[in-house]
Amino acid sequence: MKMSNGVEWALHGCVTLSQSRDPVPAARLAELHGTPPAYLAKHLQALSRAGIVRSTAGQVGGYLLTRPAAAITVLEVVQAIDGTEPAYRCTEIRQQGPLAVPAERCDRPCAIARAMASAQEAWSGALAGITIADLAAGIDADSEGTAMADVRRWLTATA
Amino acid sequence: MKMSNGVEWALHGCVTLSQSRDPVPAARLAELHGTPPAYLAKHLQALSRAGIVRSTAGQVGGYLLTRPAAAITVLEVVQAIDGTEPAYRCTEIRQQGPLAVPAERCDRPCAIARAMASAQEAWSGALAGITIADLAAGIDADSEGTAMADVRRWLTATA
DNA sequence: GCCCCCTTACTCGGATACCTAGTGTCCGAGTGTGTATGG
DNA sequence: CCATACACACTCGGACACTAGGTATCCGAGTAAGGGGGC
Repeated sequence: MKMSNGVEWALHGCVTLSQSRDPVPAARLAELHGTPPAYLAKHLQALSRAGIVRSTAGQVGGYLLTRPAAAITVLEVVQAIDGTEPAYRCTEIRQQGPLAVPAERCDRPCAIARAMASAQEAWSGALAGITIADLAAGIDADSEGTAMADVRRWLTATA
Repeated sequence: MKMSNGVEWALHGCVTLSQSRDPVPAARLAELHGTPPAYLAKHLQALSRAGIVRSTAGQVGGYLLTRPAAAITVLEVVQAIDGTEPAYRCTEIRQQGPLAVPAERCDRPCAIARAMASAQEAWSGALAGITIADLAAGIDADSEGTAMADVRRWLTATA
C-alpha cells in the first residue's frame, strides 16, 4: 500500500496558497518546494477538478484556494490526488469455489470487508478532522512563528 | 493508494486455516477460494516469513497457523503481505527550495507528516483490534452458523 | 487626452513516453510416507 | 513377524516474464495585461 507522492506536494502547496491573496503560478510553487514543475502542475489540475483550488489564466494568473484554509480538510486533498475509493477492495471471493455463497445472501459486505472498511473509516475520520489551517499553524509553531511570514514575504518579493 | 490484492486472499486463507488441525496445502486453499494457486502460494510464503503460518513439506504437508486464531490480529496479516512501512512517506521537502529549513531544526517530523502518521495510527489500531477469530465468528454469523462447519467438512472430505 | 485594438508574454490543460512495483507463472530442492525386501 | 532401505509422490521455496499504475515531461489552446495607434 503506497500513497502517491504527489499528496505531499499538494498539501504543502495548499498550505502555501493559504498564505497568498493573489494567484500563485504552478512554476512558483515548484520553485519554492523544489519539485518538478510539470509534475506538480499535473497534481494541481487534480485539485482544480476537485474544486479545492481555482485556476486563473493569463499573465498574472495562477492558483488560489476556493475556500478559507480552515474549511479545507486534509482528507479532501488526499482524496483529490489519490482517488476516493478505499485501499481495500473486496473481490467477493466468498462467491467463488465449491463453498460459494449464493449472491442473494450477499446483501451486506463480508466480515473481512467490514473490518477493513472500519479501519478505513478511522483513517478518513482522522484526516477529516485536520484542516489546511491546522497544518499551517503546526508548521508555524515548529519554526517559532516565522515560517508562514517567510512564505508570505517570499511570495510577494519576486512577484 | 491501493492495497495488494493478496491481502484478501491471505485473510480468507487464515480464517480457513483456523478451522483445520491438519496442514492444508496451498493448492487446496486456492481451490476453495477460486484463486490462482501459484500466486496464493507466493503470499503464503510471506505469511510464513512473518511467523504467522508454519509450513510442512512432504506428502501430507501444507500450512498451519502457528498460534490460536484469537492471537493473530488482522494488522499482522496485512503487514506481512503489504509491508510494514506507512502509506505516506515524507520526503522532507521542507528542506528544499529557497526557504529550506536547516536539517538541525528538523529533529521532529513536520506537521503534515505528523497528521498523516496519526491517521495511520488510527488505521493500524482499528486493524490491531480485530483477530482472525473475530473474522471467523463474523463470517459464521453472516451464514447462520453454518459457514465454518462447512469449511471443516470440506477440508476433511477430500483429504 | 481618451478609447479601442493588437501584440505579446504568460498561464493552464490535456496528450504523450518512461519506469517502478504489483501480478502471475514456472520449475527445482527437500521431505515424509508407503512399500518391498531381507533377516 | 519386524526392522531397514529404497523409491516415490507430494510439498514448499525462490527465480523468471508480464502488465498496470504512478512518475515525469512536453507542447498547444486560451487569456489578461500592456503598449501603440487612431479619433
